Amino acid sequence: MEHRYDPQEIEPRWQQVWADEKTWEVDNAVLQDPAVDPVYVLEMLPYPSGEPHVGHLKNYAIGDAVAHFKRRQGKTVVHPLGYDAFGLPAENNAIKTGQHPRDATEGSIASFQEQFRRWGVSIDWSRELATHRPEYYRWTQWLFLKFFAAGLVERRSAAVNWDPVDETVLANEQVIDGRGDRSGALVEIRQLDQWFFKITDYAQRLLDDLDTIEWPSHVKTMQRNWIGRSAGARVAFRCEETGTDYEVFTTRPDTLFGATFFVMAPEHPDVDALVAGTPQEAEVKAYVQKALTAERGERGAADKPKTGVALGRHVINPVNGDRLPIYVADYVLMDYGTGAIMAVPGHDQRDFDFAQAYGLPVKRVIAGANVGAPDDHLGDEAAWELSEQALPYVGDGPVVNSHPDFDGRHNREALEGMNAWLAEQGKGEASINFRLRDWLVSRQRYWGCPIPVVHCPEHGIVPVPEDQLPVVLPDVEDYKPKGKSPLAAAEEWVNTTCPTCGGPAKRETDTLDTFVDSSWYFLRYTDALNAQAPFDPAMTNAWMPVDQYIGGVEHAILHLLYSRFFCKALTDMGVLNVNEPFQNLFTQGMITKDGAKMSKSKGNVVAPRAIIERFGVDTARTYVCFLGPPDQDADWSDEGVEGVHRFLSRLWRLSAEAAEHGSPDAAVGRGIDFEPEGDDLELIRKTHWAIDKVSQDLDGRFAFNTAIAAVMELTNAISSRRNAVAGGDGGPATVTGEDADRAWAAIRFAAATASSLLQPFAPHLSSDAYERLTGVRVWEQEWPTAEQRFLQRDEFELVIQVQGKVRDRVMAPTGASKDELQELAMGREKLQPFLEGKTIVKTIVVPGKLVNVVVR
RNA sequence: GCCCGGGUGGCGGAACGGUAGACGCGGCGGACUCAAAAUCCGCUUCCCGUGAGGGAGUGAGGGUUCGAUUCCCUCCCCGGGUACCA
Repeated sequence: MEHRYDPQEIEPRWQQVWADEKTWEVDNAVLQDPAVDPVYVLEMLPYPSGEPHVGHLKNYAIGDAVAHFKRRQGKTVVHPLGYDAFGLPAENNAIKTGQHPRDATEGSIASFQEQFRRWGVSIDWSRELATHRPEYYRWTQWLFLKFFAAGLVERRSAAVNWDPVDETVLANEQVIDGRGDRSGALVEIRQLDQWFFKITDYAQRLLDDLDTIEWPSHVKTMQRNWIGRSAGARVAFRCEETGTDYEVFTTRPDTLFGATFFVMAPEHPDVDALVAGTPQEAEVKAYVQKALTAERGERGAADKPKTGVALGRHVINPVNGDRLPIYVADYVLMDYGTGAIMAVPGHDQRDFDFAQAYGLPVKRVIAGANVGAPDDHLGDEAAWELSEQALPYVGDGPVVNSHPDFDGRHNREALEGMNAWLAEQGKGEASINFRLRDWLVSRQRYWGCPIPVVHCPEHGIVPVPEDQLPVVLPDVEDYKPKGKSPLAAAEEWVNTTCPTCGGPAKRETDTLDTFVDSSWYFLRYTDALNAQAPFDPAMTNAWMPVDQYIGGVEHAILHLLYSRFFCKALTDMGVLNVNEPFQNLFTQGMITKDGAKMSKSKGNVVAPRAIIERFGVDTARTYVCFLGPPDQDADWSDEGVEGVHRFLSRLWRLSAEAAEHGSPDAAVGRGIDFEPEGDDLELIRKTHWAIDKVSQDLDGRFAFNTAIAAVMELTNAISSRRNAVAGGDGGPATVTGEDADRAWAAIRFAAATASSLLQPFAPHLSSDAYERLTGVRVWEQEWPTAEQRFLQRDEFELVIQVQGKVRDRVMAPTGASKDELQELAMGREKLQPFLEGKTIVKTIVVPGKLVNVVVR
């Protein structure tokens, strides 16, 4: 009989079964059973735009493989999906075409849904959400109010990143190389009133708790660098002329005695006052003006020549009384430390560059490296050789020209004593500084979650009462931003009453950064239909943390950091009990085409829809998992897809044919009822080997490519046995009669197992082939277990080496002792030419592996 | 500059410190066919050799080891993150 693998028939048929029976839905009542410990598998919230691309395909192929594998191990798996639906692309489209962002977004969601269903991903659709719908964003607003009440929201004037093309403010995180991450425009600095979440309050905990989660180490490193904790000291320098103290932060208090000037950032609030009425005033103001309006990208470059202007004022170095001139210079940043620094040109490259440009003195306070002195001589003065290394010298060495308490000691050691000494003298104190900034969440855009506050002339900022939520995003005529949110034009909506006094008031017209929407969606899934609360602590306790989170490394910093912050803050407020949201993180690699990132402009986009129409989704899913290690980037190859499709076709055909040589029986999936011999035994062994290999590869290793390769090997073995019994290789069948019956039984078991092992990747093919062979549903079967007795062999190939080079191989009994193996090896004729005239120095024997003879 | 990854056949990639190149692609040869497609079988790291076989080989150079793709040091190249962060 003719067997043809027809995914276009098979796949929709099984998808219909899963949809009809709601196979992947999990009821909250089940999850509240204390005996159930749900496994929460989650892919990062997709932004719906057009159609899903191959990156999504890979994301869900990986996630679904994990979900299926866990289910087959008897776990209750929860696997929801939703849409990150607010955001700029839909709004930019609206500006261009006039189409309401809601319509465009809903259209994209419909297209995503259609594709995701066609992909056969095992999603619990009953929990689907979209962040732009009022039933979702009312809770985003509710959470905003909680943060507000907890003092974690602040509105303040800030120098912000202004994107002149999108006409909106950007978070630091959205500025890449001085350019807006979406528009690509050079970002300008402007002073505006903005809303912030005080994520910096959590800097230390966000850093510390990285140690409690299982994430790729490079992602943790990126977060650590972003948080940027520096230990140092704060030291106050008093202005000689005005008597004002100016604190600086330094990580190098050991170089305090080497300060020769003092620098303030152009944004420093006291700069104007310090020069008011002085001859320097005009020049300083001109410089500051220029620095503040300079585009961020220009200012940020480290290799840019240093510029600045002297204020004509001075500070006194508290540790030695030195009188230091104050400069304003744009290489000092206002938003790190205190916005003012002590400059130590002898031991800091930047200060040195500035000193050179302006003819300022350079003072050595650290001698050169301790040439000839080993590290364990730290503090042993006699060991120092005070080499005079060229300045600036940023390395370590003995302290010189400073203070009798420190001179001669190693600077790293002096550093420790310095903080205590400063505190003792009342001149400074130890201090920790973070690079992390507060999270700027307001956007002057339309398509986002309205910020639920009202501005009252009497009462200032008044939060909208909970029972008036959601503050519904109104429709507007014109989406184009004009320096303020398009919402400002919705007069009927903007003009409201103050919740406190009932008097006329105006609504806040900024909307929230979409990262706020996606910082808590994983909590909403636990109770997606709850109309009384964003989530139920009983459910978040049952689900959280996410056991396996899967997404692109591009979210390594922002989304993951914000979500962690949200959980910690909400836990502190008592509305949640989740310290870390994502226990295990897997970051998938990108799929490229012809070695380059896929993009419309390059014309190298691979559309999942086209692949699926041609080969079916099982091929597409299996292929993206087979391409290479899933955490690495991989290049798409059309020939490679065909190869995987050939493999799936082959397995399906073999299964269909084998099914006809017996009747469907669940027992077929479990083994055979006779003691196999010869080639049958080899096939059974290969089957158990594959079970063992695939199980190990899937168990937390994400070694999907080698798991699939193992099933390919098994399929090749099945095919070869099938040819022997059916004569498919051109010749006649070589196995007949009862031998053939046994061979077919072995083949049926092997084929059922191959299908079963492939189920996490190709669930439709697997379900179909497995049912033909066994009459039962593969997804309801336990994951197979390898039998030890088929994994062990009584013989192995002994490798015989001389000087570590392979010279011979021979079969040897598995249990042979070292002596027996050595004797066997030494007796081999092939070895003799390599031993002749040599003395055997020693022999290494690794039982079960090899013998290595070392000669001289 | 600093911090991470990564360099293995023609290509994607496999290899608890123990047979380098599993599996797939591509290529070559064969079977089936009037023919082609599909399918099936075999070969396929490079060099020397008709052959048996020998030699070289995991970015480069050192080291540790009986034995290194794997561990250590120095360097080169590619990718990512970050960058006047005091």
